Amino acid sequence: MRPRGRKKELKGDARRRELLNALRRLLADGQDFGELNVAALAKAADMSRPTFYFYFESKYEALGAVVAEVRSELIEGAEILFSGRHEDPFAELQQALQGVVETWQKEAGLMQAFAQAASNDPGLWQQMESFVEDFVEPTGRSIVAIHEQQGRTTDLETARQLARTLLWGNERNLYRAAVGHYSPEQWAELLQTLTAIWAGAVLYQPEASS
Amino acid sequence: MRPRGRKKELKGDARRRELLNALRRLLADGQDFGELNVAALAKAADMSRPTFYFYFESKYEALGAVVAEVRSELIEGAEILFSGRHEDPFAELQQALQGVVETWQKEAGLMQAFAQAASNDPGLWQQMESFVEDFVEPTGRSIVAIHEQQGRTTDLETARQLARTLLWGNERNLYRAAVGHYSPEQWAELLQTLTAIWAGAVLYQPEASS
DNA sequence: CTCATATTCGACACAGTGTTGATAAATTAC
DNA sequence: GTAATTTATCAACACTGTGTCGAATATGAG
Repeated sequence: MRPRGRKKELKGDARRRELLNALRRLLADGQDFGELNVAALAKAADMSRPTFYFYFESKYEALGAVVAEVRSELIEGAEILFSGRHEDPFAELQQALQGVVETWQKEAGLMQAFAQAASNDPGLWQQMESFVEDFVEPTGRSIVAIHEQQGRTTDLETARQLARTLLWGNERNLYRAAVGHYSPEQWAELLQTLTAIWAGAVLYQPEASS
Repeated sequence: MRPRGRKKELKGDARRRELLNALRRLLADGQDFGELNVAALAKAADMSRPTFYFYFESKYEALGAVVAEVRSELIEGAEILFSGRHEDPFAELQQALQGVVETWQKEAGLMQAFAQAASNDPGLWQQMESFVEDFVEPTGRSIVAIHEQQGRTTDLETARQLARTLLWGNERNLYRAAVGHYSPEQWAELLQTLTAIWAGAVLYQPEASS
């Protein structure tokens, strides 16, 4: 009665993909995730509504799957730029932030949907937390390293906390930019402001007390 | 056929209050706004569901009305502290941020609901934008004033943009704190980190270039 | 070809929204 | 005070969207 082995790729994997692609496409086209319902999503992938539920629990799970797909790609973008030898920390900071800003600019629909839906679905919120947390560790290390180069000593946990707070601050501002359909100039301006904030927090602090 | 004038206060104003109070109470008790439906809200105020619709368009409008009520109180808390003569800017900054953090701590349920619901309802999002914008102007002015005291010149629009970005960063971090049911120690830690970020952005910047 | 498993979808039950229209309660005019 | 008028209430309805069930169909291994 054991299930007999399966060799060839199931058709279902392809159908699942179609669903994810359809969702990505809809979001890229500016579809608001809150207004998107399962019927429309299923239709966009040429299937009936119940069939959607064969593949996913809910539209939130589907969105989570899309985000998981692009996750690595997004993280690499910023992480690499942060692992230099910190000869010119300001320039590196700006480069790293530019990477993040460009990602949001390019994937505005997806990122906006993710951030928006995360406040409605506990699973997605958790995913967002862990997504940000992926950046916290390397960023925290970089902060410690930069401070060492400046002759200061910073505790890694403190650096992590600073990184976390800055990263969530980024998130909200980038979300606003996406929602507000920023022009390229406005995106650039935001990048500049974020860079100033990060630089102030990471590079220009006086000696720690207490 | 013109409506004849009305002198005495309508009963309706009182009923409306009851609804707002009920909503505030529910949120203070930790009720999740997303899970709250109109039936439950109406019941909490001892009326039927259709009666709720006599007073409000939707639960979002009701939440907006609650927020509008506390708005002035919230803004004063931080604004006053920001209008000093900037003899000790760091201390003022910390005081102002402490005020904001305490507000969120005290009204965590309401603030969390507001931030969460704002991503679902365009009207509330607009209200949130304008809420933050109320802080942008005085904060921007303070930044300019502080910089003057430091012998630097900063353009007001640049200062506003910096203030806006920092404020939205606050918002997201405070929201996270509310969602995560931070302990008093964690709130204090967050306050410290936010203060470091604001200080770095406002007080410790090198001369502007560009 | 046969059969177990994978996939599809019509039809259903349910939860929540927002409106309507008939009624009751409060307020005002005289 | 009471008739006229406006304000407030809610049962009942129509509608939108969710999630499930079960019967029918497709697929691939042997």
